[in-house]
Amino acid sequence: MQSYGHIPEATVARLPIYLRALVDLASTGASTISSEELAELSGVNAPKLRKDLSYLGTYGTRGVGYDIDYLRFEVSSALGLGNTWPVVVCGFGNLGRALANHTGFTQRGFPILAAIDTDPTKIGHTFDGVPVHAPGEMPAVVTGHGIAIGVICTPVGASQGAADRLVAAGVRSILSFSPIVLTVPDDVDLRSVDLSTQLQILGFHLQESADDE
Amino acid sequence: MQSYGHIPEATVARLPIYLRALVDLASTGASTISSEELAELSGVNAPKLRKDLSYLGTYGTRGVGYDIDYLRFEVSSALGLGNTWPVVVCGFGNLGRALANHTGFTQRGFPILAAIDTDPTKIGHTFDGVPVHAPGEMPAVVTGHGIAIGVICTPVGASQGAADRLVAAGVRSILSFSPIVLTVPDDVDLRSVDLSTQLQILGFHLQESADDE
DNA sequence: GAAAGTTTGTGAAATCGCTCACTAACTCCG
DNA sequence: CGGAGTTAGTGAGCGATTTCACAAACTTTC
Repeated sequence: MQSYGHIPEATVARLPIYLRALVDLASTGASTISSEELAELSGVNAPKLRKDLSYLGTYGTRGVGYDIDYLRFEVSSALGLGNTWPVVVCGFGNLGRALANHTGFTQRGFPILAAIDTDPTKIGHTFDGVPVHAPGEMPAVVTGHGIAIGVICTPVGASQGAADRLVAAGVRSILSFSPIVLTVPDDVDLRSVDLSTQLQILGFHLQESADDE
Repeated sequence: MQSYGHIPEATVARLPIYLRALVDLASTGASTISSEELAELSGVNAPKLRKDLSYLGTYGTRGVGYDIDYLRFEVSSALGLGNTWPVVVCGFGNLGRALANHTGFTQRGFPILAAIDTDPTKIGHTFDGVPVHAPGEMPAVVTGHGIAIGVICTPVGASQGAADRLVAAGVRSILSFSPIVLTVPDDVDLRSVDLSTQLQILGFHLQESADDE
């Protein structure tokens, strides 16, 4: 397999954006694209795009641009797509079900194969094709489905417990929607998305502009 | 009102985390806390916490630490909480309803006062206390409720249209859950949270560690 | 009241990420 | 085939962010 030198985190975070633009472009039938145009579609400037892609390798042709299919394949490979990483959702409330309903995850190699919830009326049933298990079944679920990623959508009070059970069952990649800071071992890759934090950042800027008047 | 010098964006993004830790601490009855402990609770190191807080002012006492209630008030003020910023949700599917159900937003000063959806069976009805309107009513909804923030939860194909309608109606702060790059005027503050991007970043690191073996 | 211990605030250095200008390499046209 | 035009790759400079060490200011102890 192709091996990359160190790719900056900031670049990694933008690769999915480039990839989506490339997939859209491929469906229009275009065959090549310049860094200028791809940058425009991705909401970044052209030198940044070129620098980002240069971390992956030399895939463009000067005077021409990038071959869309080729670049798509390379970005996709860099991101490790083509692999499939099964996902378990912890907490099958509104948000958990919204994720399960979202077909895009499976398409991108992140099938949601199981859910964990404490609600006895849900356990043992299947919603949107996702079977719901009790928290105690976590180890069996992880082993049985080869789960690589856990997503935490529980109420805030249950989120640390869910993280602990994921870690104990061997999951090393966690995406949390909990608003609290979760404690996990160093070798666990934890990403956190807090929706009210995002609103509060918008609120900060709103206040700033209000102060200027 | 207190006016701050320029606060770095990276610091602003962490203030909500500190605030939540402070609110939790206050409910335990503690009165002061050291930067070391607050940093631990917030998942950052102590010097970074102190530097962040120093942008807001000098609120600690050397040899003692920070007064929890006082610091909470100051961080809250810096973030512009105490103000209320009404929110409209565009697209009232699974994700939109998950947000509407989430009581934490109203508590933090971001009440969801209205939703916009194209589904005729939803328009005119109220779900979880949120009335659903047709897209054409956007200007009246924004003006009538004094909407400050729009949240986009529509299917991907409708997200740019929703952004355009928000902007046309005068909304200048947008939080998007759409996976595509939205185009808005420069004076609009747009934050974007793409859930599958987060999974793809986890996937990248999973592949990296798999390659090492 | 002085010395020892604790903890904040902050300048300086190091790191990281972004921008820009320019070279290298390709295509197109006559 | 040569010159004009286009576009990727990249080193150097710049700005933002993080880290670190230490002085300043407080409390506690004797």
